[in-house]
Amino acid sequence: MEKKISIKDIARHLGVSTALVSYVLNNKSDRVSVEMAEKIRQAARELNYRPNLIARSLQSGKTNTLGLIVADISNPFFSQIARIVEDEAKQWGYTVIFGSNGESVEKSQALLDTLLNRQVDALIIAPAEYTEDQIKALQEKRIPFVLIDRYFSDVRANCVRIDNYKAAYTAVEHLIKTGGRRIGMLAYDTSMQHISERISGYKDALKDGGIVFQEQWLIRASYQHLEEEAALGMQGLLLPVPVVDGFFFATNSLAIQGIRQVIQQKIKVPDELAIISMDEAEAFDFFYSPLTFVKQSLEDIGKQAVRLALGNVAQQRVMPEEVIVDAKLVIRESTKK
Amino acid sequence: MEKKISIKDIARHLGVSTALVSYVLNNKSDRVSVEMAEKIRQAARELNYRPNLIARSLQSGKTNTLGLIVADISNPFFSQIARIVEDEAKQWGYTVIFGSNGESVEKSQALLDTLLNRQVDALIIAPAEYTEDQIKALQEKRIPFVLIDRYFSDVRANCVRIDNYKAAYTAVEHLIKTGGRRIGMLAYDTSMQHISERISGYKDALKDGGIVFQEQWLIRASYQHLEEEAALGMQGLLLPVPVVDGFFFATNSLAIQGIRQVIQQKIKVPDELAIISMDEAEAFDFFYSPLTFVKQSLEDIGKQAVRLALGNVAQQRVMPEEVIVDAKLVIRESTKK
DNA sequence: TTTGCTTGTTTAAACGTTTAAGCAGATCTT
DNA sequence: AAGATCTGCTTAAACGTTTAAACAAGCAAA
Repeated sequence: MEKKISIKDIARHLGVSTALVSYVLNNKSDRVSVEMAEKIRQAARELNYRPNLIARSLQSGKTNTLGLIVADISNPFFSQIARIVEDEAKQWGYTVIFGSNGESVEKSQALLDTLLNRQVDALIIAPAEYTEDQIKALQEKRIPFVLIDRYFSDVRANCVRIDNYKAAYTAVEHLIKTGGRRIGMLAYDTSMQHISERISGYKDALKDGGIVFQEQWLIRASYQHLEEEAALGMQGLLLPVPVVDGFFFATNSLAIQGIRQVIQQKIKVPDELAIISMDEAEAFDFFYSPLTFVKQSLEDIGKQAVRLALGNVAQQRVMPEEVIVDAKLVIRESTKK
Repeated sequence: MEKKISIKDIARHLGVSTALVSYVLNNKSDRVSVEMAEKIRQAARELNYRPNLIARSLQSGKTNTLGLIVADISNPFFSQIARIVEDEAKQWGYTVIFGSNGESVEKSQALLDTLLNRQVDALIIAPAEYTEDQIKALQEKRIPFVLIDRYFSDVRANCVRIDNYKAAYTAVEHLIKTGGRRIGMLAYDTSMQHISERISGYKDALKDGGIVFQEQWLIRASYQHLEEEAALGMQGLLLPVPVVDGFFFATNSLAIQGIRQVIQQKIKVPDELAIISMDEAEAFDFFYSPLTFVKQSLEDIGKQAVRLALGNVAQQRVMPEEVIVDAKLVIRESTKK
C-alpha cells in the first residue's frame, strides 16, 4: 500500500502548521484568512488527502462505528435487518461492523470482546441463549446497546421486539377459527424468552379455543441440529398419518425445515394440514399453497434499533426503553378453510 | 460509557513504565523478571484491561480489518458469502466491515471512501456496473483487494469467480437435451461481464444445439426496477400462451421474480416450460417442481477471497491471481423430460 | 580494577488527529 | 498614546499504543 497523505504532509507542503490545516478542513475556525483556507483546501484536493479516521477516533474517543451481533448473518431474517441497520446507520454517519454468534455463548463473548476492543460506540444485539451475563456486563460498563428480536426477563435493557405472546396467540387463534382442532407447533429447543412466549401464546390460544393441549403436539429442535431434529419431529407427527390438522412454526427457519417434510410426505395443505409461520421467507411464496405468516416489520426493527443505540450514545439515557413493533397476520392459502 | 482501563493505568497502579506493561502483555521481551511479569498480568486481569485496538492500529498502521462490499447484504447469495468471509477472516485474526453498494456508482464510491478512511487492510468486492475506475484507483493506490462474482475485462485483478460462459452453456445445453426448442432467458439489463458471458453461453448453446436465437426470447430487467420489469418481460413471453418451452434465469434473484409470474400464470413446469436458474435459493425447493440450478460453491468463493486478500496484505504480490471455482448443474424436477 | 556482557527497567518518540492556549501584529477605542 | 480587541497563525499536549534506544546495576572475565 502506498504512503497515505496526512495533514502533516499538507502542512509541510504549504509551510504552515498542522493545526491550521485541521481547522480549515474541519471548518472549526472563523479566524483563518480566506486565501489561506483556499490554499489549504486546494492542496488537500491536489494531494488527494483522506482523513485517517483511526487517528481521529483515538483523539475523539468515538469511532462512529456500530457493532451488530446476530445469530447468523446468512439467515435472511438477520441479513435483512443488517441491510436496514446499515442504511440507517449511514444516515447518522455511522459504519457497521457485524458478527455472527452462531448461537454459542463462547462465540458471542469472543465477538463482543472483539467489537469492544475495536471501540464500537454502540451495539445492536440479537442475543444468544445464556448470554444474560454478557449483557449485564455491558450494562455495568455503561456501553450503549440495544437488544433486538430476543431479550431476557431479568435484564432491563433497551429492546426492540414484537409482542411474541400476542403474535403467536393470534396465529394459533386463526388456525382454530379456520377449523383446526389438533394444532402442532415446532419450536427451537431453547429457554429464550421470545420462544417461550410464543409457546405460551400457542398454548393459551388452544385453551381459549377449547382445545386441550397434547404434549406430543409440541416438537422442538436445537439450533445446532436443526435439520435432523426438525425432520424427525415432523415425521413423528405426520406419519403414518397426520396427528395434527394445523401447524404453527415458531420462526421462518423452522418453517423452512418443517415444510420440507410436509412436501416430502405429500401432505395436502391446507386440507390435511393448515400452516402458519412466524416471519417471512421468499420460499413461502413458492410453496403451492402460499403460507399464511406473521409479518414483523424488519424496517421498524432496524430503524428503531439504530435510533435507540445512537440516541443512547448522544445523551446518557437512564431509563431503558422498550419498543414493541407491529406484527400482523398475513392470511393466504395455507390456512383457507 | 465508563472510562476504559489503559496500559497507563496499569503502569501507574504498579509504579512501572507503560513500556514494561506493553512488553509483558505482548510477550515481546524475554528480559522481564518473572515476578514483575506475573504482577503485571495479574493487575491487567484485576483491572479488566482491554487493549485499545484503535490505538494499536494507529501505531502499527494495520487495522486487522477486512472490508466487504457487495450489491446488497440482504441478498442471500451475498449474505451467505458474508458469513463465510466472516468465519474465515476470524481464523486470520481479522474482523469484517461490510457495506452494500446498491448497484450504484455513487454509493459504491462513498462506501469505498468510508472503508478506506477507516484504514481497512484489504477489500473484498463484488463490484457494481461502471465502477472500473474505482477499482483501477485501488490498484494505483496499491490497496490489496479481491473481486468476487463480478469482474471487468479490462482490469487485471485478483478475482474469485466461476466460468460464467461455461455454466450458462451447460445449463442451456441441458434444456435442449431435455427437449427444449424455444429457450428464453431473463438477464439483468447490465453491461457487466458476468452477465454478458452468461448470455454468450446461452446463445452459443442454442447455436450448437441447432436452434436459431430469437431476439424476443432474451428479456432484461434493471436492478432498480427488477420486480416490475421482470414481471412485464415474463408476461410478454408467457401470455397469452408461452412462446418458449424452456427458460434460463441468469441469477437466483431474477429467477425468484420470474417464477412469480410462472406461478401466477399457472404455467406447468416442466411440461409447458422447463426451467433452470443460476445459483441456489431456498425457494427453489418449495416450488412444486423443484428447480434445476447451477450451484456455485459459496464456501470456496468466500474462503479463496479471504485467502487472496490477506495473502496480498502479507506479501506484496505482483501478479494478480484469478481463481475459478467450481460450478455444477444440479438436476431436479423442473427440467425432467 | 577496569572492561564488557547480561538483566531488568525506563525514556522518548512515533502513529495522525484535534484543540485549548499563546503570541504577534494590526486596528479600534478613548 | 496607551490600552483593549481583533485577526491570523503557531505551539504543544493529548488520545493509547509500540518499540528502538538508553541506562543502571550486577556479574564475569581479563
